[in-house]
Amino acid sequence: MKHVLIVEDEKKLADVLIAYLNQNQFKVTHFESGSDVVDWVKTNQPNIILLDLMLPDVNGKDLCKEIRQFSMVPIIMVTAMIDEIDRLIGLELGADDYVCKPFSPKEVVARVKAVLRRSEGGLNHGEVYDAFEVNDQTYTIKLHRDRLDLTPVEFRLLKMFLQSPGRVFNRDQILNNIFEDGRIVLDRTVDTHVKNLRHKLKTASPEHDYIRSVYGIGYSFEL
Amino acid sequence: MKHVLIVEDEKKLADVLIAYLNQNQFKVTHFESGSDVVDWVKTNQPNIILLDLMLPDVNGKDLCKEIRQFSMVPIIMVTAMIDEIDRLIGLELGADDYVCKPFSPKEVVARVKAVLRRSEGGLNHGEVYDAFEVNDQTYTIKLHRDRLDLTPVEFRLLKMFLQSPGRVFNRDQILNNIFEDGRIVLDRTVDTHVKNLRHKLKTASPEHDYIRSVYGIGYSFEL
DNA sequence: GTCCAAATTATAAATTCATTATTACAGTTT
DNA sequence: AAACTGTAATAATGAATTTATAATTTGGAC
Repeated sequence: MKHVLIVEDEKKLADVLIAYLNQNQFKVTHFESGSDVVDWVKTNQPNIILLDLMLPDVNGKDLCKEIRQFSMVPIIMVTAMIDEIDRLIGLELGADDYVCKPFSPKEVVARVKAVLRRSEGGLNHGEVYDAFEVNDQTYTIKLHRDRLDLTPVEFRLLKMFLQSPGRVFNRDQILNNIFEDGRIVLDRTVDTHVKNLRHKLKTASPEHDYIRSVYGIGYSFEL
Repeated sequence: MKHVLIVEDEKKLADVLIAYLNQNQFKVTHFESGSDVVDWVKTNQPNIILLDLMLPDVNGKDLCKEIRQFSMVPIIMVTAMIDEIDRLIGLELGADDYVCKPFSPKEVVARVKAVLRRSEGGLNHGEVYDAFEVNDQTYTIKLHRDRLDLTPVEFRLLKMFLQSPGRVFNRDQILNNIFEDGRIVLDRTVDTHVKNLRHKLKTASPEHDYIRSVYGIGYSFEL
């Protein structure tokens, strides 16, 4: 569960935010002033900080800078009606985003999620289907974390299967899916590629029989 | 020199931005529609993208998502007077910031700089990737503290690989990355440079096989 | 149900085709 | 001159397809 630290002196505002964040499965800690924040962050390491620029005791910008001295934790600035320059300075300080008051709590929650997603670098280079993981960037497919060593044709074949598990493809459909250009090859070619793919799948996962032959029609992939 | 891609159909607006960015030492490429953007980004890898949400042909949001499938390149959404929901969706899509029209070019330049600083400030302090250390000042790369004696082409090639370990580049992409100018050379040239680089890497670290040939596609670098 | 023939699929080996590695050399640049 | 880059030619490797043969499935006849 992600942990959000809110540093905000307006109690009402903070309470609304806390309610919304809690409803979105965030754990929230709230400070009404900035004095103890640095120490707390050092020991508790929240996943993200919502930081009000206008605090009673310390200056929000300085606090942001100070936190940046020792942590890359994402920080979203919360601030009342600032002019353009201030916005930019906020970002120059090393903040990751900002929201202006008045804001809707929904907006803030969305920003928090967006910044978290960004900072986690959770980049989806492909898709996950059950135990399979297709990565177009690296041209690899993993089965249970092990990389299958596939040829280009096998890669495209398996990817096609994974995208439509359970569907029965006839050989023409398979060939059309695998070759962008409309080259013509024999049906037996499909059999051979299926055989080779089966072999590689079996060595990676001996107990499982993924590719089903459908007599008179073609093949289907059963996850 | 940082390379900015602008995807914007209002030509006047784009021209102003281009002028400002050029004045700030940015290299700029401009697309007036979204249709060819994805392919271009794949081969040219800009440092940041300014993306208009309202394009004549494709939907800006979809384009953003599509780019996020294969690249972490920072994206700033540019958009006319959107309501709150649209903003949020923009960020949920994986965009890094947004600006609303009408905007001042100065603001945009500042945002670009801020986002670039942010996205670079992340993990790789300076330019250390695993056992490799890239120094742009001296045009050298160290492996395990030993300086590799690389030619300019080899330097850019290795740097490109290091910036996207695991990613499979085809030969066009490699050539576009290595030569800023659009000169055209043969695919076989890539093979030769890869061979030479492999040799130098091997003499520096005999046990390790860094560059993987991906049959039918190209090469990738495995740290 | 069992048996058989026809149709279909599986497999392995052989062949063709495509891609990559390597070498040598020529044109440039420094 | 020495180093770098690009090209061309050739060798080596790897993949795709075809071919040939064996194994399996199916449906009908008994």
